[in-house]
Amino acid sequence: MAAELRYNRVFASFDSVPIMQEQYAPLSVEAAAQAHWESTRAFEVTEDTSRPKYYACSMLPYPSGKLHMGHVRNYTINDMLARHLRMKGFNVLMPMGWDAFGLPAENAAIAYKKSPAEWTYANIDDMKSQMKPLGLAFDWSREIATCDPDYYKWNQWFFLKMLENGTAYKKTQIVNWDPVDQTVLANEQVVDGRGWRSGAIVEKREIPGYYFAITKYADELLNDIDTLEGWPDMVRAMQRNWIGKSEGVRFAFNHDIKDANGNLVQNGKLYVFTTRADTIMGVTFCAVAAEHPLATRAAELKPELAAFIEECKKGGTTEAELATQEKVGVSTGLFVTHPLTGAQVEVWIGNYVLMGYGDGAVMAVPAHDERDYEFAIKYNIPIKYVVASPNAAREWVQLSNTHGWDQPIPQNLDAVNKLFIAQESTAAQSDLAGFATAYLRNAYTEKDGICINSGKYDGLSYKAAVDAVAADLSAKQAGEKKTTWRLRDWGISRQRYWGTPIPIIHCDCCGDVPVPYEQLPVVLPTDCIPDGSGNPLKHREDFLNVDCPKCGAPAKRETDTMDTFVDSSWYFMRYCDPKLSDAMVGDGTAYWMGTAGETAGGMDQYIGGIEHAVLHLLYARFWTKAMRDAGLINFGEPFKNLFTQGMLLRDCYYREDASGKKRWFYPAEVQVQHDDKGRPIAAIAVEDGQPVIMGGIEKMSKSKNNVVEPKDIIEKFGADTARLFTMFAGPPEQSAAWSDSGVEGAYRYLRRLWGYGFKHVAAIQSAADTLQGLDLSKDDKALRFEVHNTLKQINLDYERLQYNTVVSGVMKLLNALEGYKGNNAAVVRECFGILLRAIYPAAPHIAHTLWNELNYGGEIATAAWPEPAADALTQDEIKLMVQINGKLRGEIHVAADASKDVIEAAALAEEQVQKHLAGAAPKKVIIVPGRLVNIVA
RNA sequence: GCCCAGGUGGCGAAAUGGUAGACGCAGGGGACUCAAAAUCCCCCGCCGCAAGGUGUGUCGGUUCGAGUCCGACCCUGGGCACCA
Repeated sequence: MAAELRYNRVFASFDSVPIMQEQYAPLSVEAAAQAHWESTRAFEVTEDTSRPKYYACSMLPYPSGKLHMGHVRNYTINDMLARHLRMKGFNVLMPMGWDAFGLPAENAAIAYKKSPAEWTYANIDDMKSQMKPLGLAFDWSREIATCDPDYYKWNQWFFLKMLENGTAYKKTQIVNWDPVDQTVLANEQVVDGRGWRSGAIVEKREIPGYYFAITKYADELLNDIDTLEGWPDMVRAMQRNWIGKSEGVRFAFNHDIKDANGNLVQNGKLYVFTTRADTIMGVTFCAVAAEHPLATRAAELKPELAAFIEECKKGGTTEAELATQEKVGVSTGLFVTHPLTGAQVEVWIGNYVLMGYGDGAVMAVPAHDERDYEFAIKYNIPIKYVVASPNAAREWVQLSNTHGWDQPIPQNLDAVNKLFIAQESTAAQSDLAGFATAYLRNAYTEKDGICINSGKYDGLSYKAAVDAVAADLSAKQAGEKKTTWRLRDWGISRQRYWGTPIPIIHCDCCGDVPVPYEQLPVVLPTDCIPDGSGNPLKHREDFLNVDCPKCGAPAKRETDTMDTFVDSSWYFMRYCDPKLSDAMVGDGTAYWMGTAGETAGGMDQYIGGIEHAVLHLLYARFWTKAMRDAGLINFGEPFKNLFTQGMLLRDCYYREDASGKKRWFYPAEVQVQHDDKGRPIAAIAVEDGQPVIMGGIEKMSKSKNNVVEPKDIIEKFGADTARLFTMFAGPPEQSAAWSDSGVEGAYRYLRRLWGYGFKHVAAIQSAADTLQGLDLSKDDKALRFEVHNTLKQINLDYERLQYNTVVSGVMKLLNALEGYKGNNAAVVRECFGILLRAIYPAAPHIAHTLWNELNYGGEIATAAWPEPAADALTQDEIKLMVQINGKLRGEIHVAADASKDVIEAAALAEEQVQKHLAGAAPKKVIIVPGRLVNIVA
């Protein structure tokens, strides 16, 4: 609030301050520029088919009320992109909105006794007022808040559409239930098995809920990842892993194991899933999860197993401890029948088999699976090699020919031993031992081998063997090919108040009845104040009670609300049609995201954090495909290009007391001591001079007292400095460290820029706008070459979103201008004009103001983007580096159009070259045009 | 364990197979000032008095030439994970 007040004061008085004064006054400069943009509605855009469109959007923030320095960095990336492309002639949409539903508002309600609606809207106002002084070129006329009924109406509408076509459905789900607070908990609200608020032990409850059948789209979601060439490889890989397609064979081992009642356990079939059906002849045991019915039965028969089973269940299901956890197991003493060989196969209980995946049982082939191998070695279970690597096969043929072994490759070390004893020559024995060491002492898990020791499958490759085995199992009705997915359907019911109401009415006669479309939206009452005792909608009679749309009898509304990931799955389309009242999306979405013209459809550039690499981005992709299939849009992927920006970090310092509790110091409370090389070696607290621990560079967080408030930076240095620093701090896709002196450096640069403009105001204002007919001096040409050459690099860096080097580039431009020895005002005018436009996307306020004050004419916001001029880049004389054998030895200056012979002669005549060659004749001379000469001696 | 990034001065970093360290920060020296701040100028990878040598995680390779390409390895960060 204080920032806003101060801001308004400056804003109100800006026109009484002379703008072009000697001192750079960022606050008045920025307030005036922002007022100008606001009054001219400079950033509001419409669908304009006369220009190419570009849709650039940042992931919408949660309105916590606190604007972060990280936000500043993220949105500045977006802003630089948008402002640059506007000047390049694009019609650019850059919107902003609020991810306004969700749990934090309910927690705040409990803490402050305020309704989530009041809290949320106040936060939105607050955050927006903190964002405005940054001068981001958002089209605020398209702002949306997901808690607005005009928005979530369409969540409900599309939910009903999906219900109609079967993409949404209802089933029971298992949830975390807090018996004290009588409420459902999200996973992150469960701490060590207890409710975060009540501390009560959390129970698992089965309750009904709605699901989206994202798995119907699993194949398409997976395959289309290949088309997302504008996405980081890492994100694409994470999505592939998450979807987790696994093609294999599911089949059964028959058995006659009966339960306590004398019924066959699972009808006498132990089902397993395998991606390596080609190794089925190498099965030497089966392993089942501790929770598997066969394990349960075994424990009844052999009570001593129960302890082990309990031990397995206790072990964590995730986390690093499992990585080091040893594979352990016990034999059940039970046997099942191999479906192809008829052999009896022993069943073990293994801690590495998960009940939650597949059938909770695996066929174990130690020779070709790492985990099975480790397990078999530990428990002395037989190992049988049934796949030979190409190397093994080749080598075996070779050795067999040499030593006359008329045998297939041994299936294990026992077989090798037998053959070893039969050998007469020590050479043969040694070769045999070598072969065993190379190929039979590890699991061979590659799929590039051929089957051996496998009867009729011998000689088949992976794919052929899998097909053959699947066919045989199928013929015996024992199994078939199957594809399994890690991806599960998306459960969207939340037993929460602050979300989109699920538009369903429960009638005693008619069951679950969808709310008729014409009754949408089902409006969420905004005056509830959750108290932690469950969903307050359950007590809102005016919300609950409704007549059944089918039979008219009294009925009850569904009180569950939708997952907030629903809100964020399509908001970016709503920005395109923000005011549309009779449809979810329309012409705006078709224009900004559609497949008009040559493009494939989707937003042109999406910008956000890597933390959303999987869920949000996958849900949005799914939702887009569902909307396409409902005929609402004509594209199947929402985001053509994805940019994941890095976090902003800062040093942190702490001290630990005796109980291990950390006290975090603000960086301002700490003095860092450096060694004579400038390396930080220790830190002390200012208050007592005693040492504190340097906690390294961490994500800015309130708990670590290392947060920087944008408001403070803006008040002290202005938004342009904040923007410039966050861009300069490092590559935008990587995390960057906050540096107080770095910020001052950025501020220093802007002051110099301003000072240069002030010093040359008269000259530039009155200088000619063209260099035509002017006789340029050597200094003029040198400056122009430097400026246009740097501009070339800057333009490339803009294209690849490498904004940190864009800032380096504009710094170089000012260095060049300040070093200019000539006195040609027209050249200065040209070069400074390039600088202003090049820096405008990063520091728009100062660039806008100087552009106006120096009479460049028109709006810098819509000025043409500068391109390097060919005449400025042509030089009379060029410098070439001279190398001998790749080592730098000297340099020569030659005419720009010098022939190869001239260059070679000049290079060989160079003093240092003469010295190093010492009269020897060069073997070869390589000339890289415009770069260097390399003499091979 | 698997996947993906990354490893370059005191620090943040730059380098489109072609002058490694641009640009900035910190540091040192100087100018201006009564002084300070601000500003400006100069120096600044390492070893060496110098000539010169050496240097982009390690080892090899390709190339006239490698921070950049290839192979193996080490380390750091992130993600996924007993996924059969």
